[in-house]
Amino acid sequence: MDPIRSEFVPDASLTREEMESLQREVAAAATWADVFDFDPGSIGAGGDLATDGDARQATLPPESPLPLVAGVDQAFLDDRAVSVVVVRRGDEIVERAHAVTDLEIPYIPGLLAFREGGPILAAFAELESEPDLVVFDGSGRIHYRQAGLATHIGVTLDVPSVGVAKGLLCGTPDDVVDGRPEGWRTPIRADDDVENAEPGETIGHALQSKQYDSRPIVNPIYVSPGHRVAVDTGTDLVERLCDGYKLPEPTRLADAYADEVKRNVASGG
DNA sequence: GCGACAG
DNA sequence: ATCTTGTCGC
Repeated sequence: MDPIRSEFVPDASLTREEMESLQREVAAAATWADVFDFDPGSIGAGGDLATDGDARQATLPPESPLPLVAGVDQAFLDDRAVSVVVVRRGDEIVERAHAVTDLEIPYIPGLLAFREGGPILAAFAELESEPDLVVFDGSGRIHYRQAGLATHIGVTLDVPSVGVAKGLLCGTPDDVVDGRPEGWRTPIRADDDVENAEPGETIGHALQSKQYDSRPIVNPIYVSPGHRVAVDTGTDLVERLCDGYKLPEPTRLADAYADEVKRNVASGG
């Protein structure tokens, strides 16, 4: 799978100003509404179709295959990035791709896509299948210019995408997020730190994807649209992909595969 | 000057 | 992100 929109490919040799300017163009090109073919109800739950009615199933195309959902993650080894993409159909892993790339710039909050975007696109270049949805490890719209990693790569590949971050980069939660029960969510709203959004606009959610009964010890995850997915839909999809764990299954699989490749690179080549 | 800051 | 053993019990 190769980049569709080459003009948006994150270039680590740009100046900081050029990077920020490109991010504004990426945000302007992004679509934050549902533009995808698959049935959201066919995501997660082990690939089972949702059955909360009964006359509805007959209207679904019987031959409609489950969507391809990809997880993306990276591991690091000195000045190299190990980037991986793991693609599933239901519970079955149908393809894995990886790339080992030299890192060109350090991590800078707000410019993550310029450090990790190139390596991630290198992994996608090795991928044969075309995912229906890609889950990224990082923010999408929850970003100073609404162009986080999930949005930037999603727009560059023109693929539906969502961002899942373990921490909040910017924006303001509607409610206190600590100690919430599993399944709870609250909007993340644009504040003065988000330069190209209406103040108060919902740009993502804090989602308590996992919690224990007696004592609250798990932090929420921060979900935001990347591209071609609406805010509510993105969080719904991610929630369905969290199969009893804090992180969605695609990212957990990608994380494990990245570690595996990293071990091999560290010892073998 | 101080604090905040995805991975 | 990464360096790391055991330990606790959700």
